[in-house]
Amino acid sequence: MAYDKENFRNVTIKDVAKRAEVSIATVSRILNGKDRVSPLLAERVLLATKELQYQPNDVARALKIKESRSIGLIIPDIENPFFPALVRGVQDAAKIHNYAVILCNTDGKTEEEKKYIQFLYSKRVDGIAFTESVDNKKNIALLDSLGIPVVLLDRRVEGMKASGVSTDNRLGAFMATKHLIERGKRRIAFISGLPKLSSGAERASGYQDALLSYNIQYDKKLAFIGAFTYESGYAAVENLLLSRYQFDAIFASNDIMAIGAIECLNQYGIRVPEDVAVVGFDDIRLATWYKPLLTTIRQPVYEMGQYAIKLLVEHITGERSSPHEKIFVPELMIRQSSGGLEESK
Amino acid sequence: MAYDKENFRNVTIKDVAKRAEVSIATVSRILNGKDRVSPLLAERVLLATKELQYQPNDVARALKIKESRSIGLIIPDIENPFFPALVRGVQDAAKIHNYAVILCNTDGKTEEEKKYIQFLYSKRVDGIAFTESVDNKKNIALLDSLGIPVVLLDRRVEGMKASGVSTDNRLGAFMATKHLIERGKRRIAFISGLPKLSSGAERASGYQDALLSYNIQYDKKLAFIGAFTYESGYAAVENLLLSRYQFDAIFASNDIMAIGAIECLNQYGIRVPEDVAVVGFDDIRLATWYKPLLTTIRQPVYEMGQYAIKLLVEHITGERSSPHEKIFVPELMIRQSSGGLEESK
DNA sequence: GTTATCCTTGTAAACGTTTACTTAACCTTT
DNA sequence: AAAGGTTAAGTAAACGTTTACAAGGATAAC
Repeated sequence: MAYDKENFRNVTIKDVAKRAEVSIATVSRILNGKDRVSPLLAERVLLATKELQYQPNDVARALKIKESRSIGLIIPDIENPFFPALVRGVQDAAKIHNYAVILCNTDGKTEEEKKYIQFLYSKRVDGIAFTESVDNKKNIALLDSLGIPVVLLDRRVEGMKASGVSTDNRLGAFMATKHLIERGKRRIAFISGLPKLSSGAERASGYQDALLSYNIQYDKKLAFIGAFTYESGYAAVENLLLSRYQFDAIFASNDIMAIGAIECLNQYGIRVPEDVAVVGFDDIRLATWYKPLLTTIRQPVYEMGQYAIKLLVEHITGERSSPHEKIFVPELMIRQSSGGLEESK
Repeated sequence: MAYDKENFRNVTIKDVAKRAEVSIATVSRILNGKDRVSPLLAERVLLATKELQYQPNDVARALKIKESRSIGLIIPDIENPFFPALVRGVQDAAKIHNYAVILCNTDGKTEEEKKYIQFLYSKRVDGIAFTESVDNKKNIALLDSLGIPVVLLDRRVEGMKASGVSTDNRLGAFMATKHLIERGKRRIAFISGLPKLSSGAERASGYQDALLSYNIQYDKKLAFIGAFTYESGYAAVENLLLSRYQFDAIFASNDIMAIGAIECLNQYGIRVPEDVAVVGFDDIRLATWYKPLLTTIRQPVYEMGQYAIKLLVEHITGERSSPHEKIFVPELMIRQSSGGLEESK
């Protein structure tokens, strides 16, 4: 057998104690550096750990001190270009605090979320960072009932006891729409995200606010419900085109839908930005590689991930007791798809 | 305090035992379903677990049975577009077998790799899936010495005792180069990946093999050393252009470098594919969103991730004892950047 | 009706730590 | 020099499971 467990007898704190001729309590104390301990013994113990190549067993430790030093990260799908930066932010921050992060992809399915929550609870993670899907209440309640610290990513839930980090979606959508209006557009189509998600709903209202403040009538026929996917962006535009309803711009609730939209426009021989200006949301990396370069609203995704863990750790340690809502401010990235920086008409 | 541990007294197997009026051994047996047990007690116990909302403590279990049901996944960077699909494949496969996956980003730094290996060992993961960076020998040896089952992703290391999964890089590079040759190209520049990586080296030799088999002289001046990054692709082409050396095609060792290369060509007013044909490697999602659509060599990245875990689990369970090398076969995806499907000159 | 066999359940030890409590040695202080 | 105080080290219990072993009851065999 290639990996014969017998060959690799785990060296435990007992072995170290024996070799250094002290008690296991002393070894533990020296290794954790909490209590005072004589330098002489410390040296002997440290030597023994080197000689035996002792590596503490974190699972025993976790059992005893009821702290696994691991956190769960629940997201819909790492293959969605929005998430890698978020995950990286989470992981980098976790590393600093010495937490392991357990990654879970749910595809936005409530049932999967529930399974993973229970799974993570079995593993006794110290906290969970959660980018939730649609049907919020139930799983949030579950989390509450388990008493695990939670921070919500990119979502907001009414009356939730947990902390959250997000971007000001409403403001972002407002900025995007305003940008289009200022470039002379008046018939601005809107592709929403999942309206059940706070991010989706907020972006929709930002869009409407902007129209309102420029005295442009909100037109239902220009509003489409998307699902944050390429396909839904494409489909929305196709429907719009088929309806033969006039429009001169599109604001899509995320970049992938914006790209789907542009692809569809191109397919029908409509030029971006000459015929129709397009703005997205998120500023994923692809936005600067896609042609035309995508004008979009930047969310500081990496920082959001980092901040989420900062918050989570504060809750875990008890340093912070009451929930906190961190809202990042979005930034308009003007690029080609909205006509770039040149003057309008 | 928001998360008062006292309020959420963990219910243990003892509580269940008491409630069901049986011994803890019986509870354990019923829950694990190994030994025979009377239906009557089973029912009582199951009822008690429901009533108390008992969730087994996996860390205690892990300590006892020396099996944490978690695996480590070490990659350079989840933000590199190559990895999300791989990670997803790994995670989906792990889910099936009920393993938690702990994600680690090393940025390809040997030192970070080492730290994470030790970290994961402390957590007593049951196995590690490892996409290694440059300086292989040392960390591989470390893994060997720890006796943890390992499977190597997308890399091959001589004389390694671990299993590995990869794509036939040499064949892929051969196919890419051949494709360009068959489209009439003769002066094909090559941007390598990190030559210290097996994938880098193998692609280089595939390129050379193809030239050879078409009797085209290998020309050092057309070969550039890249680092699998956008910037290195861009820089390579810029150098090539500055050298004023003639070329009519580029084969880049991955898609991001190919895109960097095309961006640079565009910057200098050179059209792709009209003036220069470009082929990449990997077939990341971006390859079909980028303009021009990127001709590339597809690696079945998701499947590779899945297969790696399949292998890893087999090693963990002892089902498979000797290392196995799984090599996927690449596929040529003909798109616009090489001139598409139209006949060549 | 006694003995043997089987099967279900219980008792208790173990996994590798941390830590409350005890002990003993060494300082102070008077 | 005795009493008290401080400190470093050791002993043993505990964290929540699994499981070897023991025990007892029922069934089968004679």
